[in-house]
Amino acid sequence: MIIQLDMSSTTPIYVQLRNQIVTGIGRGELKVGERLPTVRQLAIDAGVNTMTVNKTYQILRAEGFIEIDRRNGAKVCPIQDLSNQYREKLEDELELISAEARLKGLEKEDFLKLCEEKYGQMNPDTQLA
Amino acid sequence: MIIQLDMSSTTPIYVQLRNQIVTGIGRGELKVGERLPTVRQLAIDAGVNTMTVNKTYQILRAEGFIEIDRRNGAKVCPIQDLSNQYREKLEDELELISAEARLKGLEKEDFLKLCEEKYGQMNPDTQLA
Amino acid sequence: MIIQLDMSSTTPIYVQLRNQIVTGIGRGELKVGERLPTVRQLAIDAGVNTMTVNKTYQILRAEGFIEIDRRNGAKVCPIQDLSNQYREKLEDELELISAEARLKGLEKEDFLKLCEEKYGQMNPDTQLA
Amino acid sequence: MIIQLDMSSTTPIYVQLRNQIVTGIGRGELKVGERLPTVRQLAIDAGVNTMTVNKTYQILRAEGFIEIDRRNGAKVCPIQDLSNQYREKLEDELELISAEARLKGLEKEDFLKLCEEKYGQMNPDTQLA
DNA sequence: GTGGTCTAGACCACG
DNA sequence: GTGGTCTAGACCACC
Repeated sequence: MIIQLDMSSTTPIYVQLRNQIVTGIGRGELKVGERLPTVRQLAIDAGVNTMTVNKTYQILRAEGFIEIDRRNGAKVCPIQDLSNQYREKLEDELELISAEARLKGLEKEDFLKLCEEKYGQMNPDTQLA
Repeated sequence: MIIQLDMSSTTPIYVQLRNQIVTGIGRGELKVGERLPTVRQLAIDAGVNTMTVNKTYQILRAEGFIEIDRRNGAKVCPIQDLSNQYREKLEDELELISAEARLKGLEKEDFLKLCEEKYGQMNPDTQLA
Repeated sequence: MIIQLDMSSTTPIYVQLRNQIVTGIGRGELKVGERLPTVRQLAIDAGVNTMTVNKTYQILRAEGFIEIDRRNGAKVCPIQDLSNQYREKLEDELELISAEARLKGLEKEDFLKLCEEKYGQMNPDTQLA
Repeated sequence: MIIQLDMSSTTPIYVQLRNQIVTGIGRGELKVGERLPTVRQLAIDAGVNTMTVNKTYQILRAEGFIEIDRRNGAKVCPIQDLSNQYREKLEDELELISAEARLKGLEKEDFLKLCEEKYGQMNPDTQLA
């Protein structure tokens, strides 16, 4: 998995890291049960502070995407059950994105085609919990 | 249009404001050509500083969602042409959202149904440029 | 002479008006000695307040581009002698424009070609004082 | 780099700041990759509010003249590619300036000499992107 | 009356 | 320590 950070972005580095790891898992570049690099290693590879990576891992853990074991480091979790909290967040995001797409002139069928295309890039074989 | 702000969120108020106005326009609660509240009025209604509202309006203007006329205040713009820059942003967002949905156990069919439902809530009669 | 105003521009209307009239005189669309429309007429044509047009005319008069006679209205002045004040303003503007052009990757010869082209569009027969 | 502000000018301070920094970069007083003063420091030096400087930096960033890195503050960007938007802005400015120059009695030859002189003061060794 | 600008000072997020 | 955000209140430019 290659990490690409934009240091001059307004998006905080730990969020960029978190997003790329989530996308990587979704795509299947990181498989369920696979170990993530250690905080220190990823910090070196990505050229950032260990505190930043640590913050990213803590967030991923809180979100249920990874498990952290003091002895074995971090590893990818299986697919979780849909939580109400997540569902609400997703709906809010989709509503905003839909509004923007509509106002930017993207027709419904083109929008849905894009949604399907993007979801289709995800790994269908990701292991269940 | 009712504005609902979360003062304890890490999302800046001016972004929350921006998002709610975009959603409002998308839904058709604010029609094309309709005037937005004055900076001062919205500041009072939302309980925030005028500069915060001003920043929101400037962003909406830069994004092409509203026009600001020195004489009459701000009003909603017609639908714009799809820009490459926006398209890229949309694709990035959908990729991340898809990954999250996949990992949270949302099946493709359900995801697409939700996308369609959300886009369907947008106003289909929004005037074109 | 056709006046094109952008009401949603950040440039004040009276400045837009002033700039377009100066450009019009430069190009020869308005000849030396020719009468400008009355304040009232231009206000109607351009769809703006008479105060705005009045302000524009006062500025043009102060800059020496037009003369205002209470009985005959405003008319275009002949070419003026170079003032130090104007010279300084021009140099400042050109310095800034040159810096921007340089940093935007415009080569010296292309920049000068553009300068020549633009000056070349001006009317060479404009009457002297 | 010395900043010279005219507090009684109608040109907003943040624009004056922006213009002087652009000119400074063009002249080579600020080199590509060099760090700009921190927002706070420049605010103190120039005797203005930090928000004013912040606004200036945000504009310079949006225009592509500088990059802002959360870790290291702001630094000068390499030369960018010519955009159509900038090209149009430049042409408009040059047309107006040419008209003024013509009407103020500046002959073509003298005008072009001045353009060349000003562009010539820019740093020819500015690094490319 | 409208938006645009600015200040002084505060607090927070980030790394 | 850096930039980002926000406030409360003021003044100005514009129309």
